[in-house]
Amino acid sequence: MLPSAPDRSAPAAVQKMPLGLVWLRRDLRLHDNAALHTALQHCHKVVLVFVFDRDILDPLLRRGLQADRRVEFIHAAITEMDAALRALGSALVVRHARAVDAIPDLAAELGAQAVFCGRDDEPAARSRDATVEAALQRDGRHFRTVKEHMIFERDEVLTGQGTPYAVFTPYRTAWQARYAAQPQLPHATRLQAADLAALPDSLQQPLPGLDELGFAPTNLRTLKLPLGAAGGQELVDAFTQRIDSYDQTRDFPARKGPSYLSVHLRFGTVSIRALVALAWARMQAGSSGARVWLSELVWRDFYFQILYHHPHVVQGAFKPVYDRIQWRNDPGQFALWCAGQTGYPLVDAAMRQINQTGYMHNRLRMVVASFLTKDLGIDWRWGEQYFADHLNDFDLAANNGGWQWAASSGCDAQPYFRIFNPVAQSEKFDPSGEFIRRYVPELARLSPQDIHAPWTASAQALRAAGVELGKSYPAPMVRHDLARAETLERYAVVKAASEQGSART
DNA sequence: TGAAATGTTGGGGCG
DNA sequence: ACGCCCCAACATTTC
Repeated sequence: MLPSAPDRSAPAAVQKMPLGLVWLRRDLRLHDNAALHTALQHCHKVVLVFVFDRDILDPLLRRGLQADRRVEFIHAAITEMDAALRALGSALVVRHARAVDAIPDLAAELGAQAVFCGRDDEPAARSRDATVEAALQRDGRHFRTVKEHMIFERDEVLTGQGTPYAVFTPYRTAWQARYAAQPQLPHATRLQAADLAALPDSLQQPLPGLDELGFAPTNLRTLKLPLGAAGGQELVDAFTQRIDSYDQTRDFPARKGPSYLSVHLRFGTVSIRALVALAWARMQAGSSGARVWLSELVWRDFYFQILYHHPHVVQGAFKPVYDRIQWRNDPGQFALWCAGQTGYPLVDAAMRQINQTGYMHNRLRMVVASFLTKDLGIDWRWGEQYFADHLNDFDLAANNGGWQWAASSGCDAQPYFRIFNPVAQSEKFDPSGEFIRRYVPELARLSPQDIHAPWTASAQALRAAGVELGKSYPAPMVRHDLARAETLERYAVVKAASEQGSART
């Protein structure tokens, strides 16, 4: 029997297994890697494997999405890890196959007694892992998942009644209390050559290229996004210089306020434990920027545990009454939103940012989500899917939570009558129009007064700026005041149902 | 992590 | 001087 938390340097009372397989998924780094750390506690030697899972990638290819920045990001990260392992005399084993087949097969081929990996609570991942576990157990091998990419998961933060939180603020209070008592510190494990099993020649293959995986190159490299764990550390170092002013700068998309670490958190090229430790220490020192940024990291855990406890949010509204809403769902309007051709400059700038870079500023995610659901009356799931396909940092739990928040259908969502005014948001958060000019160059010569709502500019100002509404830039596709009124009517079914509900009780 | 509608107040123009 | 009106400016309510 395995002790629950043996120290690697503790007296060797533990019977270690000869060989463990470490299956990397969304923890693409060698330092502070919980699965690797745990494997080394229980095994004399380890082998590390990454699978380009056909169950994930083939559907992308079938849908024509062969240029995917995330596949390229992953490829860069594992290339970096492979180089580090080769420097230690080994290599990363990489498979392009169905993970449910590849992992049990590889464990058998190597004769590994156990497979270790970071826990993933997305429904599809749980189902995949259950299949892998069953196959391994048939062969008499162990399968062990460990908490990896969260600080507190599942039932680790509960209310006094023992139920999961559904409101963020009390959740955060409880989360912080638990962290103060039990800080989840980085693992100090350093992988050494002696930890790595010798690989048979058949497994020392060079990494497959992107093209061999069926994917086309993207513009990822030209974006100068720092890649891999080294790139993640570079961003952490840079953000450490800005974190104290995060609360002052984060809402302005033209400014370098955010950490830009979301994609690195998605793929584990940075450690959440290290980031929280950084934020916590700075918060203790009185940094309001660090306090607000820590909140964002807590949101991440919050939505992970919402998905774990309420997996139905993947299909429908967290609050089922919101599934009664009759959406307009006009495909032509959806296409204009996707293309950044709505005629609302800030919305269009934001959509062009995601299309060109795979990133969108968080404030703008709220703006475009509000516009899609509450100005166009389009089902939030259409927007959720578009983000899933295009965001480098796409994460099911956070993306679903964010969209349901915007659509007002989620736990702790904004009330349904809270409707962003896309012009007011623009004037407030991009006052000079600097961000708009960056992504909507056809409006670049408009003044800060005119750029947020070009249709209100004088004919002379438009002519002077070289803007011809309806030609060089679209007229607004809907009138916000009318759309707002329609949305209040559309959401009235929710109000009626909840009033009926409260009347009954 | 709103915005619009409605209500209130107070200063200034003006007869 | 005074009352009246207008309307910012701010506060409150409503969606």
